[in-house]
Amino acid sequence: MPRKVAKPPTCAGCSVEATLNLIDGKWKIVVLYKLLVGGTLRFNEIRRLIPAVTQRMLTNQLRELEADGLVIRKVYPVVPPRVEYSLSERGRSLEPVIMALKSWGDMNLSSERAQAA
Amino acid sequence: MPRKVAKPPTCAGCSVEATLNLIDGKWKIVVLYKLLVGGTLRFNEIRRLIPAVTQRMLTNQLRELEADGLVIRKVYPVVPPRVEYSLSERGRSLEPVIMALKSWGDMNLSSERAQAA
DNA sequence: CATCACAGTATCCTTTTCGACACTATGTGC
DNA sequence: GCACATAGTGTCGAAAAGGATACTGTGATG
Repeated sequence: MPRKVAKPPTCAGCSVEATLNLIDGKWKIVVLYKLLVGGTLRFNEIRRLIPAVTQRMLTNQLRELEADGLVIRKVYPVVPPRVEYSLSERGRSLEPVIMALKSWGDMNLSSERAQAA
Repeated sequence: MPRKVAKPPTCAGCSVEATLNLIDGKWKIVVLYKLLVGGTLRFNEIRRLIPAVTQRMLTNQLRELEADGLVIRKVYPVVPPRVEYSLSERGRSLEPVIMALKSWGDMNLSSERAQAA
């Protein structure tokens, strides 16, 4: 939700919430995850890795991630434009979070229907 | 986002995304966090712990968490109604995720302005 | 000459989310 | 008799998120 810097924190669960806010938006963690395992990727590479995302959304999410200092955007001024995205230090520091998310999902979502449906 | 069971997964970063979907909605993790550290809580106790949440929202989030099998809702049929919420097994299994979120937040959000603003 | 890929913009429109506010029923305290 | 607390529900409406589609400019390719 926070477009820019965002929101006097609700300060209640606070750091938890604030962290979540950084990675909200339907595609952010997926993008971060892809960059985490895939290293440096070009715009269309990410697009192909996440077929369901639209260009507009991907652009959006990448811009927000960049603004939050989580990914680095490197533009090569060549003629078929070439733009590479990679995780920043800060982005890479999210690895435990992303991985915790992923392993929980791996363990719990296969049996999701059995438990929650 | 998923009200009920939700969404043929985008299956791209998949388990990561799906997990995130379970705890989206502005207040879910805060609630989970409060229940994690606070144990069993009554409706209005949670409300007081998270002053910014409205009743409607809190009710909503609790209902979704219950539907997802993450919290347990126990109603005592006494006359000033008494309803207690606590984490289920499944909910408690999210602890590493919530804690990863929290510790990242604690480490990174104090210096946020310095890095991202 | 027409088309493709690249990395986007721009515009429009629908859906979802969320907050504000009012309302419920009941037992207790004043 | 009145308000209060409990744990909600219901309705309304604004704002945000997100999807669909069309468009840009350039160089290489056919």
